Formats: sequence, C-alpha cells, structure tokens
Amino acid sequence: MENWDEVRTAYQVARMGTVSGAADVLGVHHATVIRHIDAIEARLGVKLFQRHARGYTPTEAGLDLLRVAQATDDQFSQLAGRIKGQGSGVTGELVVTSLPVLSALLVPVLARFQDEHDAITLRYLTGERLFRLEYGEAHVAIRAGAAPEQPDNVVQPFIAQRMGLFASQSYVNRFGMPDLAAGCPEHWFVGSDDENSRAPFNKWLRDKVPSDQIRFRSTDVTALTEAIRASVGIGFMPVWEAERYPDLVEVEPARDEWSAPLWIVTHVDQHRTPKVQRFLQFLKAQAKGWQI
Amino acid sequence: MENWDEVRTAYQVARMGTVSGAADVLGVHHATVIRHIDAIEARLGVKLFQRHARGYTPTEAGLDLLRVAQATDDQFSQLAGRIKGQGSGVTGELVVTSLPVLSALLVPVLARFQDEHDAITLRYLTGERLFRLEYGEAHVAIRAGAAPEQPDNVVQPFIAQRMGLFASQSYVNRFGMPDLAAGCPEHWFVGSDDENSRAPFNKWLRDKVPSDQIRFRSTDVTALTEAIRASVGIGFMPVWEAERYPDLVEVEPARDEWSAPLWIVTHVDQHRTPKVQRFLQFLKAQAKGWQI
DNA sequence: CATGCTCTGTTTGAATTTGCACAGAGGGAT
DNA sequence: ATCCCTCTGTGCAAATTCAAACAGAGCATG
Repeated sequence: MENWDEVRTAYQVARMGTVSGAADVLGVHHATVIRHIDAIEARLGVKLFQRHARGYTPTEAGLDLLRVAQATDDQFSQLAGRIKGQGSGVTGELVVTSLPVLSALLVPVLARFQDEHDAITLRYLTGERLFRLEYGEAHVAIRAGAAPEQPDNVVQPFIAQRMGLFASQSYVNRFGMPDLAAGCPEHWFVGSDDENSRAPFNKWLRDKVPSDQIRFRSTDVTALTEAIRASVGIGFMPVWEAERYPDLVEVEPARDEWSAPLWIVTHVDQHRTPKVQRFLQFLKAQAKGWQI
Repeated sequence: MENWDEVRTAYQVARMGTVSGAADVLGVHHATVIRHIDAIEARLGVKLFQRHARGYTPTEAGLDLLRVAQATDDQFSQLAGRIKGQGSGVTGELVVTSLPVLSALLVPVLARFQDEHDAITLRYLTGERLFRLEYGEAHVAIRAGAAPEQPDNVVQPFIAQRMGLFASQSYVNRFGMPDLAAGCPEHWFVGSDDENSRAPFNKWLRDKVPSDQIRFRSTDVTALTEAIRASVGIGFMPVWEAERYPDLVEVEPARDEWSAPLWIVTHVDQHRTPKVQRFLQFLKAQAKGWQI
C-alpha cells in the first residue's frame, strides 16, 4: 500500500461511482484515474471495482478501502485546518530559552504573557547547554554577549544589561570601599574564568585589575554571585539582580562601558509567525519600563 | 491537503529526522523528498520542518502531521492486509441470487456451506428483479432458461431441472387421469402467461395443448403452483418441488425433453477468487447427489 | 588542526506520468 | 426501433516529475 495518491484516487472512484466523476473531483484526466485503479489493483492482486459501462461499483475490498480512506480524508482535512489555523493564532507551545541568570527577569514576563493568552503553553528552558534554535529546540532565545551571527537566526537588540561592581556589607566592613581611580590595591576580586570572554565588564576586569588580585574565578555566574555574597571579593553583577540582595553594596556607580547587551534571537522560520511576533512585541513593551 | 503522497513523504521525514533517511525508506531520491516537503509547505503556508545541516526536525505542525500520518499509515497497512488476505480465504460476504423458485433447493446448500466456513456471511437474494452481477450485486447467480450470454459473465451448466406434470389428488378424483397420448380433451391446464417463454416445457405446453384448455395463466411460478394445488388444472412443476406436496399426483412420467437447464453464473472479476471457487465446488458436489 | 563522513541543496538530462483525441459500448428517452 | 448522451478504454505526444552528479556545510574522529 505504497503510493497514497492511488488510494485517494480509488477512494474518489468508490465515492463517486464513476471514473469520470472521480476525475472531475481530483482535477485530473479520467485516463489517469483508470491507470491508478489498474495499478493499485495489480499491486494488491485483488479487484477493487466491478467495471461496467455505467461506472465502477466497489467490491467488498473497494468498500473497505472506501471506509478507511473516508476516515483518512477527514483526518487530513482537520489536520490542514489545524496547521493553517495555527499560523494565524497564538496557540500551542511557546518555547523560550535564555541563560539561567536571566530567569528572575524573564519568568514574570512569561507569566504575564500567559495571562493574556490562555491558549498558549509556555516552556522556559535554561541550562548550561545552549539550546539551539536551528534544531527547533526553542522559538525565542535571549542571548548575552556579542551579537550572534548564525546565518538562519534573526537577531534583535533587547536591552543593555547594566552591570555594577558589588561587594558584601561584611567585605566592606573589613576592607573598606575600594577606590577604583587609584587602582585599589589591597582589594580582592571575583571574576570569570573565561580568558576569552568578550563581555565588556570582563574585559575591563582583565585590563584594570592585576590578575593576582582576582582570587576567585568561575565559569558559573551564580557561583560568582555567591562568592560576592560570601565576601570573597568584589565582582560584577547585573544591577537588577544585586538589588534583590540587601546585603550587597555597590562599590562604584555602574558605567555604560560595562553594560552587557542582550539579544533577542529567533529562527528565521519561526520569526514571522504571529505567535512569535506577539511575544516579541510583548517582551519589548515590558522591557521599555525597565531601568536596568 | 490534496496530494497524499506528499503527506506520506513528510511523514517519513518527520519519522526519520533526515531527508536522506526518508528517501531510503520511500525508495526515491532525496531530491524528490525535498521537493515534496517544499511543495506541501508552500501549499499550507506553514513550515513543517526546521532545516539544518544534520537533518530536518519537525515543528509543531510537523509533529501534528506526524501523528495523523502515523495513524493513516497504520490503517492503510491493516487495510492492505485485509484486502490481500481476503483474496486467499473464504471470508466476508458471499452473495448468491436466484429465482425465488429455487430457494427451497438452495437454502439448505447455503446453510451447509456456512457450517463449513465460519468466517463467511451469506446473503441470498431473490426477487422478481434480476440482480445484476456486473453491478456487483451478487457473486454467484443461479439462472434458468437459455444460457445467458452477457460478455463479462462466466456461465457454467449446473443441473437440468426435471419438470413433471402434476395435478392435485382432488382434481384427479374429479376428472380422472389424463391420457397425453390421446390429446386428453376434457382436461384443464395451468401455464405460463409468457407467450415467448423459451423453457422447453412451456413450449411443449403451447404446442400440444389447445390454448382454450389452459384456463389459468400467470407469470408467477408460485401462483401456478398454488393453482395446481387448488385443483385448477394440470401444470408443470419441478419434480423435487412437487415431492414436497403429498396432495399432488404426477399424471405423466417426467420426460427429458421437458427439462429446464439451470446455469451457474459469476462475474469474470469474481470468478477466480477463492471464495467463489470454493462455493462453486461445494455447490456442484452437492448437486451430484441430487436426482431431479 | 586536518580528514572523513553524512546530510542538505541545486542543476541537467532522462523517464515516467499525464493529458488529449478518438473509438466503443450501454441506457434511456423520444 | 433509433438517436443521443454518458461513461469506459487505448494509442500517442507533451509536460511534469524524477534521478544522477556535484557543491557546500557541519560534526565527529584521529
């Protein structure tokens, strides 16, 4: 039962009762219909129709096929309706991914978006592994760092994440406030373990602070945050995140040169769908009210 | 959602995850698969797959199609199994038709046949209307009279139905036994109303008996039987049928020249199927034991 | 870092499929 | 009984589809 088109042809013949009628419905020549029927009967080795001058009447096998193909036709129609309809609505799944750091920022936005769109199911993926848009793992990604330049990705600037230098209150109590202009020796820092990190604040740290003063390094941002809170040293944190910890002290006003740009990334195939568009619109509107 | 072959192609791509894998399964070139996918996506206006160098991953629409087409594939497989299996077994329906007169003869045979073949459902059609094999109304027909010569019908001789001349006992009591050799005036007959009937016994009746002695005519054989039993006159009946009525007297030994041949007729498309063949074989075997 | 393997995507020539025209046959209406 | 209409069936030419070859890209392995 390979070649589903022949099944469809046989279905229409069984439904119409005539080759010509089926040909009209299918929009092909009646000779084509005859050939399809001959082919499928030859493959099955069973006659599907009784041929006579007034048309084709289905045999038992033909009636069986009629029933099955009828169901198939219905299901395909429904499927086509769903697929076409889905393009014009905000339904189904919306998968968003970002670095774990941003979850506190994004989850409230996602929650509000879902409030407005009952029919949607949200999945928010975070993890060390980068979820890949080109594999369909997510519809929308929030990425940090330099603008990603994957060929099939649509990249839009999101917000510039203001980064500040923070230390714990107990650290300040012990070592005092650092004086960045003076180079602040006698102070300890925490920083990224990635020597090649291109984040502006990481570059600044590499350039301005002697590496032996950076006594705690990690590739994991939450570990760095915990290190700062544990008074290991001074380190960079997003301003909005630091505000959630009352025990942190901003040792220096945030500078624009430290800001880490965030990007909204979507796959080109998904970018034009209403669902994604609505979410992007919503996300940008929410971000407008942020001071970070 | 016209063109079911493209649905099948998309289904295999969704199942395999790669165009090449799907092409292998389908037995076509991978370029063909790509064209099919492009075509169906263009028609639907929705992307079914995310394309990347390692393969195709289905989108939501693609997953939806996968589920529907999976079910379709299963159903088609089962259908093919049923249809092919049906060709090699005695299952499903077996539709037999004959003139109503023959029902008493045929029904016991049908009952025995069904005893031997549990999986079969029998339908026995009789009626004034001739059920037409070429429209698929029946698999097997028992016909009387001259050999039918429809082009697509295969005709086999069945039995010669011995016809006898019968009268009721009360008729004989009143009028005595007729003497056919003497022309038997003073006797009444019942006979067919069809002047053109080519049945041998009807011709004989027309030739040998003056028409004014045939005082009851009907096109309906059962009416003729009832007329004979009601002592209206002498008439022809199948010998086997007359034996069922103890009140009937055979007024003259049956002659071979009166015999009405019966034919087994099947449509050429059905004739070679095992189901029909088995039934024909069974029917002939049963008829061998008959003395009619 | 180089190499090999697998997969996608495009072009061109070939083959199958399709459409057209016409023949044949059966049914119904006049 | 005859005509007309509809439907099936077949040979042949055109169009669409398909397959082989090749290019490009990504990932895994050494």
